[in-house]
Amino acid sequence: MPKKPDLMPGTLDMLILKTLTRAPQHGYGIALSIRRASEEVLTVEEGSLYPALQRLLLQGWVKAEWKKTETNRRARYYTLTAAGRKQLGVEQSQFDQMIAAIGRVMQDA
Amino acid sequence: MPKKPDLMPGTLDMLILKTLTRAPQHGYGIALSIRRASEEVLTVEEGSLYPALQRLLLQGWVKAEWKKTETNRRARYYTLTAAGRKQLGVEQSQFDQMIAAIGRVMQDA
DNA sequence: GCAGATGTATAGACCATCTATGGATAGAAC
DNA sequence: GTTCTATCCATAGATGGTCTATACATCTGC
Repeated sequence: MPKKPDLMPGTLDMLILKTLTRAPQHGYGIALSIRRASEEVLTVEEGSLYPALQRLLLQGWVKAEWKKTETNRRARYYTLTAAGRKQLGVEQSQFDQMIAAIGRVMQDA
Repeated sequence: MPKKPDLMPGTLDMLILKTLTRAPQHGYGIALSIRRASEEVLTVEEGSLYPALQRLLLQGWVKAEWKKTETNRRARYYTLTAAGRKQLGVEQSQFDQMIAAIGRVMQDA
């Protein structure tokens, strides 16, 4: 029985930033988006998500704003900043490089 | 200046097991193999490598044996066990699944 | 004999993730 | 109108893998 893989360490920030390129979202919505986009493979727990959002706020890569949901509930909406967009590029290229390197190790007979 | 990516957390065990499929090796040699195979992108620090090898030993995925090097130095050679080979398959498929899932999140506009 | 590469190993710090909570509101069900 | 479920935010503590730093030993070349 294959253990549930939940998340790949070190990629959460990138996934959040990417998700926010589409539209500003609140935390819960971000978690849902990632889960759906990954076809239920990646599950972001709250205990991972909110600390991550705090980090991103501190770094200035996202900004937050309290608003009302369509269903009239209060929620904190996160928006990608210019710096965040730049950071996403950095993380994505590092990630790609890393994956390529791992692929090289894993492939050759 | 892109920060050095060193390693992707959670993949070290898989990389070690894969390296040992080619031939039994000692710790230092494993580190060199991974570095070379990845074209200097992945660097395995000793402080990561030896704890990882201890884990693999405990799990029974590798076994160790003291031998002499070609250059006549004492070294501890690690060999993949049958269980280790099986484990490698598991980790590799989980990894592939994870990467595919991340790719799905990262691609769509 | 000294430097540098080879080789093993551990202790402590660091940091991201997970588990486990706690609380609040809206809407639906009954 | 009370209960249940889904939505929504957030933190504390544990866990675990990786990194930094260090220690030690041998062999080769100069």
